[in-house]
Amino acid sequence: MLAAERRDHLLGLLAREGKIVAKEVAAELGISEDSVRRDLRDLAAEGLCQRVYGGALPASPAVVDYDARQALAPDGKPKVAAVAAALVRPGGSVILDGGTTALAVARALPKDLACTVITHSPTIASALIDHPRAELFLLGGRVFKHSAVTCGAAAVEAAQNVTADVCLLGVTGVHPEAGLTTGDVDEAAMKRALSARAADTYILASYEKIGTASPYRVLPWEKITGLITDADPRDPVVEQLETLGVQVLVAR
Amino acid sequence: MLAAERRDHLLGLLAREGKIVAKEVAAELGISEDSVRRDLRDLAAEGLCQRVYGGALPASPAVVDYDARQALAPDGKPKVAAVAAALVRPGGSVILDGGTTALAVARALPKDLACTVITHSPTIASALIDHPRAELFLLGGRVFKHSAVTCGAAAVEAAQNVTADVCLLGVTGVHPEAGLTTGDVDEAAMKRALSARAADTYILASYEKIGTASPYRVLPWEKITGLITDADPRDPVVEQLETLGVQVLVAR
DNA sequence: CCTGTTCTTGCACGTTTCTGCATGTATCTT
DNA sequence: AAGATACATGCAGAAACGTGCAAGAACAGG
Repeated sequence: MLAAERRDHLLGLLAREGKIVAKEVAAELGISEDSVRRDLRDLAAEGLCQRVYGGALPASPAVVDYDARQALAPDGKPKVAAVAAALVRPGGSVILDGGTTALAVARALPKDLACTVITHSPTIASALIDHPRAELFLLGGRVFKHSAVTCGAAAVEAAQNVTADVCLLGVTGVHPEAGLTTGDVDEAAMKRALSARAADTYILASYEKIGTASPYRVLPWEKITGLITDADPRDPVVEQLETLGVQVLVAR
Repeated sequence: MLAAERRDHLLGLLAREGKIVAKEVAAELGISEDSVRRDLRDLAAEGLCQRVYGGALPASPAVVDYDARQALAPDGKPKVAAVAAALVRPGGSVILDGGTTALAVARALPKDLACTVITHSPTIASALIDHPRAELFLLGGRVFKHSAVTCGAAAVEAAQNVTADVCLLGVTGVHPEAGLTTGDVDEAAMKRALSARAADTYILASYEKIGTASPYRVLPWEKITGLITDADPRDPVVEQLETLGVQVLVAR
């Protein structure tokens, strides 16, 4: 393995999983921990990661990615995204919603994963252009500027022609009584249409969404397979959801 | 083994496997490591690969494509784009093709212009998200990665449902005899479908496209309204096009 | 066909870089 | 506070590197 290749591997790992544990990587690649530590030190010197005891974390969003700064949960989203990305099997298909969390999922997909990604977000489509083995299908329609996705009748109609193994939906509110909610009525309808085209539907909800509600209902609890979140599993809202029969995947 | 042949082999290897280990290639081809290293050094000097200790890695595609394309038309595209953008009237509608020139047109549209933009490029859709008064319609379909646009049957079908005042098409070749050409057969069909949905069709062609031809015919001259280029108006190819009845808009 | 030139290639040599280990220090956990 | 773990540093062997050089091939001109 080339030294530079190893370095790329580390950066990829950092982007996909949001963290690096020196010991694990050393064992995985069959090299000494010293080399890993040296690489991390160099990467940190270039501002490409943040060195911490035991490994490394992504460099502060302000430095590395301006867009990521707008994220409400600076390190929750990559974790949620990593868990969600793991639900996409090689050769499988996924319907990917729009939004920053879904974008994180797109970035967390391994570069060489062979899969089919169906999305109504031009942003996500752009982000996946450089995944050579990913088949990409974009659902057309009127672009709803607030969240940069296609919505409306044409988009819903386009969604009727696709099918996938799993649907990953972002929402703005996750509340035991209000259910899964979002801020726009057309967007809610679009999410319902997407969910209906997949065998399983998982909700992506970083911790700050838990316990909040937005105006428009997306789906009732029965229609979803699970919830992926980085909230504390002992959070009262999360426990309440589990009593409702919602499968909760906790990202750590 | 010829030197040029060896060079091609290296580039192929780089594309297929994502890396080159000098020692391995030398053993495989039965030549000295020195020769491999020399080749890699030359390739790196041309920006075709990134030299690293032990071998080489692909030059980042973003760097290669972006630089290569920018190198082709250092400042012609913005000029062409400005002329093209002026064809979009307030309240009017435009079908915008994909590609770097069309992207330049999107960027050249005034921020507060009220118009309808129909496109099959997620990149262009993303670029227009921040135009508050522009209605944006995205044509869905299978994403053709090479040029980052939707193509194929679904995309052509989606195009049947829209109409616009003007269609702005990019091509890779503009030749008096070969006509307007591009490098992919599906892309050519998509461009035809787009052109058919607009009252007027203009071709965007920075000067380096003039006089060249690609494998697939897009449209015959009769179907287009005009050609927008930054080539010299006294260029023999341009003059020949004018005798064919093509309206040439020269960007200065 | 011969000859001089240019280019390529492999080898030798000294230099640089990488890597794992050993050592002593810092930091975390219990 | 003590043990465990992670860390930085120095060191030595190994590997990769660049450069100069000479042998050989390809080529142009006479």
